[in-house]
Amino acid sequence: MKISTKGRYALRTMLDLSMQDPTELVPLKAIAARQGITLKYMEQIITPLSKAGFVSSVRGANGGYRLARDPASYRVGDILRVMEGSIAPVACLEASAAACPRADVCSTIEFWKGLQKVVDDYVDSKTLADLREDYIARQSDYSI
Amino acid sequence: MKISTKGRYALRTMLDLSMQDPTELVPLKAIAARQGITLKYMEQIITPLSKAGFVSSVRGANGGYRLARDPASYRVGDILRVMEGSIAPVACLEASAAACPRADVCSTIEFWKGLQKVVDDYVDSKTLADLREDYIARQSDYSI
DNA sequence: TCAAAACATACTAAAACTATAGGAAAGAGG
DNA sequence: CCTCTTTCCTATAGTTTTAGTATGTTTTGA
Repeated sequence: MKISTKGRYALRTMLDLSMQDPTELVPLKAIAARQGITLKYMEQIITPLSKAGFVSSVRGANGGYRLARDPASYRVGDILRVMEGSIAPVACLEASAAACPRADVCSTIEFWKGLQKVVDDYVDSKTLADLREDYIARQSDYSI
Repeated sequence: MKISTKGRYALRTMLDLSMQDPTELVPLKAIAARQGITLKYMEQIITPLSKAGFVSSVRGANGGYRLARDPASYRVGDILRVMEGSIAPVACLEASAAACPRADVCSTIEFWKGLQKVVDDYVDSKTLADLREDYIARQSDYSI
């Protein structure tokens, strides 16, 4: 019942980008340094985010990444789903899953559907802007 | 973000037991047959449940297992925690986890704490008796 | 004494996870 | 044109987890 490092790092990456000037390109090297993740691994994290259109990229010298949209328009759930493939708690609830032959007699399917719903509702209720505000508020508390 | 087969099978096992006469001993072989799981794997499922005191066992011929308490007294969350070790969505929130050195500067910890809470609240709000009733109601619907 | 059943421990094949490695392509600046 | 930076692409590899199998030992009722 764990979120993988890909999902966790991707969220930190997106949040890092949301802290930067949205008009400037941020090289991956800078994010990697701030987040304490190797550049090579960061490249693997950002690739699905880029392919999903969550960040836009510019190649070459002075290139980098920036958020494609306003932070408030990203649901955390969508970021996690891009990285994790699915956040369903059991395989039979995945969109791609073949219909389970035991579905009619399965004693637990309704319980798992309920779990999936509370997870989905939570991760889709939070946006990148929400996390950004929470974080900024928390950081300023520390500096008092 | 998946529950392992151990967790899923354990829940089905407990639910299976809750359908039986609570005064009778149920041999594992019978549960295995009903649930479509091999006896040898079932033994691995029931061991942690037995060690946790969730089922009581009697050895030897005519032996078997039965629930140790009333179905309403089992929270599904407790069953899952016994099997999964922890259902925290990220390792740093586990009770056994060492304090993360990045905790003060971690931008996402509050988000993960919130996710853990909605999951815990859900799995602890459901009891074996709840699932049993839901299942019985659903089965009778099918037979109409 | 036999058969059924719990209990114990070891093993293993496959998959997933967590990276690392080596380069190719694009573009800015000199 | 050359070099440096940066994105982009693909492969590989060590470790851990998962999901089971296998082989027994111990207990107990009949």
